[in-house]
Amino acid sequence: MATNVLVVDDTSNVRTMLSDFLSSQQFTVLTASDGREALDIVQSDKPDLILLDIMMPNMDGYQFITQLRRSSSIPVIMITARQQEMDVIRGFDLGADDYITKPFRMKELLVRMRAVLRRTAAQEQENAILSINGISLSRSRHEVRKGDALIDLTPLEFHILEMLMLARGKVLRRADMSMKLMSNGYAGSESTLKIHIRNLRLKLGDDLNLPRYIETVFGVGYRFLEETP
Amino acid sequence: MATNVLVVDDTSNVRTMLSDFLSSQQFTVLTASDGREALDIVQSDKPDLILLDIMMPNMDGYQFITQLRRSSSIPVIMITARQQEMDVIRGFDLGADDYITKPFRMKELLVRMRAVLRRTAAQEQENAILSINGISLSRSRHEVRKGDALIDLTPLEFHILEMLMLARGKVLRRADMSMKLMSNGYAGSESTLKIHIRNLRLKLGDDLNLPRYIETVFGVGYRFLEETP
DNA sequence: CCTGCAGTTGACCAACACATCAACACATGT
DNA sequence: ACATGTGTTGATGTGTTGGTCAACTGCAGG
Repeated sequence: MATNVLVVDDTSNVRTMLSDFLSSQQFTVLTASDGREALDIVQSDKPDLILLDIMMPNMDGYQFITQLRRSSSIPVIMITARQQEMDVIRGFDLGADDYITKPFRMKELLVRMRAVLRRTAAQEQENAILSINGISLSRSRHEVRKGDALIDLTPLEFHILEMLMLARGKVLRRADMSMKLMSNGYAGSESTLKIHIRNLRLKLGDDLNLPRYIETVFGVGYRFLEETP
Repeated sequence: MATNVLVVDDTSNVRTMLSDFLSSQQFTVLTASDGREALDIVQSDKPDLILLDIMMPNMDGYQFITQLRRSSSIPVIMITARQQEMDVIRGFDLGADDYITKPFRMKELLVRMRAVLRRTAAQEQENAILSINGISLSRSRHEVRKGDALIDLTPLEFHILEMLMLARGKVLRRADMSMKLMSNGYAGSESTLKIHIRNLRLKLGDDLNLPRYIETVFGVGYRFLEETP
């Protein structure tokens, strides 16, 4: 399947130029002229990569990245003018993956896009199927198994388990988990979290006093166990 | 402490130019004129970042990265001529972190160096494990081990031990520790501190008269020992 | 319309961590 | 030896945290 690229720039000249070139390179191109529009497109089309002009009216590039990163880890390459170069650091802080200065050679853009896509693809590959301690979670099939037996989870339960397993034995603080759930459209209050952890333990067949999967770390949060002692 | 940068290039002109510039930017600079020499320096000096010219006699940049990655994850920024640009992909495959094409602006080099250092620093932070004298404390896992054995600590005990280990052998005044605990929501009176220090010593299996871990500095406070005398 | 499920919430209880005190033992520096 | 700082101990009270439950909402399918 073709790679989807979202081009975000306020000048239509740049949009069409990039669009033409990238199309000729077998990319599927979407365009947006400001941050708000871009966020909508991200929601509906889930592009694989975003090319983002930092200087924009309405919502500028920094605000856009901040918003984007609340709910998505789609890679971003910033496009900047030369005098802004030092501001790029701020973009990196907010979660951009690379940058390129105008005017740039198309060859260089391509190389950087491929490098970024390679990096994130490698990451996704790594986490396509999380299998820890007898529990396996397939992200693409949205499916959880204990050994061979299929375990039926609600969307929220799945989401929480995914967070825990992605962390691979690291402790997740309750507050962080709440934040993440909220950014995904759930209420995410701590009492809600408690209930769903309980349901997960029930469905996974876990024992509170001697947990094999989800362990409580008092005063901190939860962790998915990697080893059974 | 200053950041160590290793510059690998076969032309002495480039080496001195980069060296001068980076020194002026508060980096400590090491140089090598070919891959073999560079590997030796990596061994002995463990630089924080490597600037690598791809075109070199003897051992070229690709071979160098391949060798390097067998034993180290030090970040690498490749330096290439424009015609080689497409080959950069190969460099990324072998484990390089970024690249820049000659001729480049010093500003851009700086930005990319900072970005790469930031990325790897973030990673290290994530897996930060304080390991001193047989005791290892993992912040992300919220876990303390003595050798392999897991040691169960309460949140406050964990916090105090973290403070001591972060200080790495420096003495912490009782008053300072109290302050810090208070700012973190604990009562933190000095008499309470004593109790928790005692509990820590118990759990770590420490001997008061011949402490291996937490030493009392009379009239001042406590220190975590780095070596056992 | 009813049913059932997902998500949410607040109340309740149990387990736990923390603070504090008192009384004494011990160690340290002058 | 003395004064003072530090460690040990147990008992006790308190506040916090986490688990459980039951009840409510909102929504989708039959």
